[in-house]
Amino acid sequence: MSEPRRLEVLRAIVEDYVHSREPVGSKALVERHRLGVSSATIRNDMALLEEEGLITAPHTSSGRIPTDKGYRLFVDRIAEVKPLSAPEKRAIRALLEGADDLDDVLDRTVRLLAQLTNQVAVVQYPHLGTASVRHIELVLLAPGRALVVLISTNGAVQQRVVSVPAEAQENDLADLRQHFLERVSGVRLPSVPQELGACIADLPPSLQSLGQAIGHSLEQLSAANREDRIVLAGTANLARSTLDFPLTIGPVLEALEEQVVMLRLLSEMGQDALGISVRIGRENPYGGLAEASVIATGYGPDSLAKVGVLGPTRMDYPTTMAAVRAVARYLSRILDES
Amino acid sequence: MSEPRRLEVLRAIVEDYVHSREPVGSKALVERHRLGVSSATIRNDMALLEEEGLITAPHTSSGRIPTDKGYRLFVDRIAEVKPLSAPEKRAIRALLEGADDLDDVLDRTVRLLAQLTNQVAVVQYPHLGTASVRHIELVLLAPGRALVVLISTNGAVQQRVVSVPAEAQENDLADLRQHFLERVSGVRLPSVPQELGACIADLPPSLQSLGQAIGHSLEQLSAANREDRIVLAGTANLARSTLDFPLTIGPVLEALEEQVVMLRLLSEMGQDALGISVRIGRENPYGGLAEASVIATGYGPDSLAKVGVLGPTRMDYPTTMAAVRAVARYLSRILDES
DNA sequence: ACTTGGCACTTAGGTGTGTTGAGTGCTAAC
DNA sequence: GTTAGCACTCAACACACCTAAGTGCCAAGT
Repeated sequence: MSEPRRLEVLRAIVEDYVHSREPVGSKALVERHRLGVSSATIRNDMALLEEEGLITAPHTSSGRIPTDKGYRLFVDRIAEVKPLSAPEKRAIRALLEGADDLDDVLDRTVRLLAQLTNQVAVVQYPHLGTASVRHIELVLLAPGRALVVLISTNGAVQQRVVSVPAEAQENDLADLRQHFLERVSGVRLPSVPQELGACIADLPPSLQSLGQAIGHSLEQLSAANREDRIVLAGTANLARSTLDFPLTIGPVLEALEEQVVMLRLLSEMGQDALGISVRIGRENPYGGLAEASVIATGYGPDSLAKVGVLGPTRMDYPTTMAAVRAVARYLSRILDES
Repeated sequence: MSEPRRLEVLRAIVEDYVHSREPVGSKALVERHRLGVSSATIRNDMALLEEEGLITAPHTSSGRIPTDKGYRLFVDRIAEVKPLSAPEKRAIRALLEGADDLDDVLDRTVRLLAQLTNQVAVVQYPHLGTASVRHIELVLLAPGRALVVLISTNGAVQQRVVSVPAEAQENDLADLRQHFLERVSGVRLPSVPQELGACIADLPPSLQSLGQAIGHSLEQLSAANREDRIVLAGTANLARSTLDFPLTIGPVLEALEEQVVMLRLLSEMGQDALGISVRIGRENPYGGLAEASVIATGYGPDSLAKVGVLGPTRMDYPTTMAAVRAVARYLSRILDES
């Protein structure tokens, strides 16, 4: 029972099943793949593979389909990531380079990835944790209402409208801005709250209550994890993928919509050697995704934020992984440039 | 063949069918509703209703189901919008009042509406067309790279990073800001480009090229229709609704994802007397929504932006319409306050 | 001029019975 | 360790049959 051939058989089963969506039998296998042996031999190998829990038969005497464990072995030891075709690469570049905004870049990225893989694509907003304060702007919108804007080094702009004492004037805000700016300019976002604490105490009494209000919202803005947001595309692909399994589409949609679930999922996904991380079927912590696989990888500085796709366990791992990796690379590059 | 009773029969059919999801027959009708007549009489009425195209039989000798036209008559002439229960109203208020950001308000709104109706909820960003310029901010991020921020009276903040001549200094930007601000402060957003045109010509030669770059991006920002975006929630409800019709979920998801389609749909929906507008089944211009209904209404100043829900034609129109109306009202109120 | 009971007719859907075909497991020979 | 052969299993399909729900229509009743 030669070990390499057994792996070869597993590969063949995975590939055929992904392609045909139907359990694959020994005879069909020897016909489609040039394994140099007869169907009986394959049957023996398949029995072994089944014993190891790598494949399973939906019912006695039908073809076999890979188990989660089988897919796992496939992606870990057998599959090779297929590079994308040149036209595909060109398309990615062209599309992403046309974007202007950070929002726009991310939006284009997910759409692209969804179309490329025919699956649901997900991208997480880049982390701000490593960014620092570039600028603060305070604007009096109306008596008692001010706009606080925080601009960070990575180009992200966050704003919030805040209630202030009615007697606050434009020049009070200007003073305050100057005061705060001297203290926190260049400070890493996570450290902003501590810096501000001392800073507010230094204020003259007349500015105390105004400073409290503004300072509080600045703290919120610097903590407001914009990275706690994800963008989706290609949910319609789910309908096609799960035509035969209409039962499971509901929970999957729920998971996708509950950003918390997706965020936890993405953040829990470590990175393997290649930088691409795969969760297959029940490896997913969330029950609704028991029949789904997630392929994700980091991007941007430190590869902290994630980009990836979600699809049925029965998916074309090699090309999907290639697409995710390629898109993540281009995305990182675009973000570096700006 | 008394006319009022026929309408009563139609109402009963619609209500039963929405409730049971199964074709409803004459006998079941007289049992569940206290119409004072026998099933044979109902059968005669049903034959009439069918002749008028208001109901139809899936196959010979089965119960009847309403047609699009039947639903249309139902919502136009029969149904009465049910007011929400007091606890529901309280929940809406509580949830919406906790929001801080415009984004946050809209996000909470769709989620709320989706949960309330058990359908897919949609909200369009409020129009900026009627807003005017409150403030302009220019920040030099790095040599050759500046951030342009445009703040409008309704509290919306838009920003963009733009390339500028490398020799531009902070104080150049400050001058420019002052110059532009004097000219366009208080100007309606759609008029900004014209004002800027003249304004740039006035600049001293040294600021010309910088002014061009900044002015151009300001024009873009003022034209960037943020209202061309929609927010979704509750797509998972689609899966439940269409359990029996798994065929049609794909096109619906596609439509939802193609913001262009949804935007056209929403903008084409006029307002009837009550301010709530309903599109039933094939009344929808987009083919993928042939078995879906959309209920929408305007909100905010001038009721230009839309909020609504999308579900199967077989939906509970009275309560859904009530929910949409209530949410739109609270939403308008919240936006007024800020 | 409606309404109603009665009756013949239609049909989706459930159930029972073969039949077929793909596929397996096992054994004995190579 | 491989292969041919063979008995066995079981989903899927087809066919026949029956039932329940529902209709359309007619003739009689109010």
